[in-house]
Amino acid sequence: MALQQELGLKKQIAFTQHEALLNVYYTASCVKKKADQFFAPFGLTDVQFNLMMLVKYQSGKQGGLSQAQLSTMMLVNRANITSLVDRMEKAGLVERTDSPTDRRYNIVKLTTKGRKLLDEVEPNYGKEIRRVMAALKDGEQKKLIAMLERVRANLD
Amino acid sequence: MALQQELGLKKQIAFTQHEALLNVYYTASCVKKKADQFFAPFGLTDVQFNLMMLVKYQSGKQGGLSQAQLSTMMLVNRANITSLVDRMEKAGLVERTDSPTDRRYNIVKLTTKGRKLLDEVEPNYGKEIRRVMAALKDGEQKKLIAMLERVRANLD
DNA sequence: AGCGAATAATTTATATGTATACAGTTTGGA
DNA sequence: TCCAAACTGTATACATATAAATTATTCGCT
Repeated sequence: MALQQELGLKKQIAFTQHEALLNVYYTASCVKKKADQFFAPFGLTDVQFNLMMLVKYQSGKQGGLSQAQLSTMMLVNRANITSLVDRMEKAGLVERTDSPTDRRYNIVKLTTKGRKLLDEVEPNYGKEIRRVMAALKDGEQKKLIAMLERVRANLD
Repeated sequence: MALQQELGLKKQIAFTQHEALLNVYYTASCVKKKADQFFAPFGLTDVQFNLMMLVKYQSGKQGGLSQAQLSTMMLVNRANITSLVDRMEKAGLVERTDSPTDRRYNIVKLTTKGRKLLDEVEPNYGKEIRRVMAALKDGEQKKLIAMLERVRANLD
């Protein structure tokens, strides 16, 4: 449905450029809302799941990632990772380990509990992503990716 | 740039559906960051600007919008509008007015100060939107909108 | 070798999002 | 007429985002 109807706007959005940008913005907002509903039964948020996926698939030899690495990969302020990892550590999903070579940073790793939970959630997540994105043909998805990359490149 | 490079991921994103969805998500995040930087010199946030634009362009006969209407148009929980309007009222940008017909709701209106600030910011905003979205041809923008509408429709 | 710059994590203050519960007001149906 | 249901705004608890300042550590250059 068009944004105008979806948001109950009485007047049209003035120009196409704006409508396109708002569509990106509001689609992401809807996706986030959907994701939070999806993860809630597992006691997770989308951000926490994302962090666990990164630790599982992007870790180097050390078997984990530093908080700075995580903040880069999550496009999030470094300060924010502290409290995120705090909460997840309290929930027993991850643990902070001292780096053997550099005392400035921690290595964040999955606990057994975290790994188990992730193994449970991940297949369902994959299935749901495929279901939602079946709205677009494979070629369209690639086109979408390319267009969004061009928009991002033009931001600065 | 591809998401993988942009986020410094060591391994590829496993399937195209996921990459496409993440692109929507991260592009929105970049747009928000850019918007916040854009609005900061005016003492505004993107959300506050958005609220003022809605009050300016979507108001009915009463010359303002209720908080419930705003929450629908901003895809935001009703509870959240309370503190948003609190802050903006404190900053002198909007005011709450009693509805003459229904004592349950307020009418949120722009103050003279709010209107003046909006008139100053709005042209620059329009110019910046057009600059960023020049990354896409007009037909591409329409295609992007249509694709995102289909993804949203498939969310529930 | 030592000093200044860079880096990592944390703390604090603030803005914004969620869900839930509640109180006051209005409305619609028995 | 009157009561239950719906709606509006608010309060609370929490998760997550920003920016800026602080501390500890390491790195790079002279």
